[in-house]
Amino acid sequence: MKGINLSLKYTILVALSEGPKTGYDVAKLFDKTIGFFWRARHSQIYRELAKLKDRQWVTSQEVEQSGKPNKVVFTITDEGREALFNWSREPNEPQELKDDFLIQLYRLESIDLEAFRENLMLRLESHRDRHSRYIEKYELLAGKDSLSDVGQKLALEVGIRWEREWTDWCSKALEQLSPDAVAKLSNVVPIKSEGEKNAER
Amino acid sequence: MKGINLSLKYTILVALSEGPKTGYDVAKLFDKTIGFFWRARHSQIYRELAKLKDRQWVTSQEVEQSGKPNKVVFTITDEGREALFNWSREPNEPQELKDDFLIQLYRLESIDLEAFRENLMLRLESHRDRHSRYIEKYELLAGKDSLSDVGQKLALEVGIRWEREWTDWCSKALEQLSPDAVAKLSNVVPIKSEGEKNAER
DNA sequence: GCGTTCATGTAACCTGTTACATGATTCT
DNA sequence: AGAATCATGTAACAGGTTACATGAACGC
Repeated sequence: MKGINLSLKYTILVALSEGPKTGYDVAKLFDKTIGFFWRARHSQIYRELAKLKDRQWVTSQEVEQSGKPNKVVFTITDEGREALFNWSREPNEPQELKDDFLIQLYRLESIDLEAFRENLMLRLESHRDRHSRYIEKYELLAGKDSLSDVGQKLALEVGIRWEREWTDWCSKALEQLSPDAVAKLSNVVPIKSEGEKNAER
Repeated sequence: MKGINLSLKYTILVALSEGPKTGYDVAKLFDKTIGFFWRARHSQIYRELAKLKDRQWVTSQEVEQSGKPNKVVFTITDEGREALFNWSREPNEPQELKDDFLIQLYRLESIDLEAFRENLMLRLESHRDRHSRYIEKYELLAGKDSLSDVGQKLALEVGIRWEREWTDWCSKALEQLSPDAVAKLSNVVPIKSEGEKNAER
């Protein structure tokens, strides 16, 4: 709790603020709506739920079931709600734009340009797919306008914009880094392995 | 090395592929160009450089200096270059859109809406600032067109698009979540702390 | 018979942050 | 006199991934 935000902790609390859930339910939620923005494995979720319980932000009750394994249902406490509320009052920092592409672009001379182009094509497809999945989700909320419906639509819009921009960008990058385009660039001495001294220009 | 990509390891190798550097130099690079996309503290960089040395992807030489502490210069090896090249051949997954806003939007009923609006205003300013910083950097590269110049411009463009979209989105969210707009939404019973039963509308 | 869904957990490991620790030189 | 820059590291902790481990019910 030293650092300000970043938190699976609060993400789980948000999920529980909707209603009591098992670790398994939370994991499923992460595979759906929330998971568009944040994924977590069940191993992490169970560990985190245990910590939330230590802090008394949630309570748990074991529920016996027939024909299925017993389950442990977690419920947010008043302290938990308060913690969640306080968290939302803190200023939040935008995320870093961490992407392997951006690092590779820093020195295209040192990487496999042909593979880079192939990866661009793969990513173009994947961003297109994600774009349509966001749009579909968005359309399911059409006409619904409770406060959290409006919120969820706004969240999905971030995803839609993000995927749209990546899609456009991938196309543009593919053009600019096509073999033809690259051949026309001004050449610079590539730093190769030792023993090669090539003075160019 | 089990998981496919994600890596400070390779980011440092990219930095060293440009030329030999000390840990301090790498840290400075992270505070400038590369740092637009990925930050790392010196503590992490030194630890990672030690690991790279263990793997023999880099070598180090201590350089004595007068008037300054001695420094340790790291140089990428042929194995290191090969590892970097192989990394660039692997398919890369897009990053998650992890942002506190997106989690809070999932259940606006459970958070402090007034604080949320204030945070939106802060973020609007910060995205505007970042946007202009990316543009400035971009303009510094005008006219330069070696392969990595083109690459760096493409990378900056991702940043420019990202910040532009966030800026637009924050303005839009501020409108949609203004007190007036929220008052017009269909009301849903907010889940409050126990003991409060408020039938509203 | 095989895969999926339900259901919960542990252990080892890697990544990333904060704080601690030191110390000389140069600029204001 | 005090701050910034150069320079390198360690330790503790938090966050996240992968793999291991178990086991019943249900549909194909």
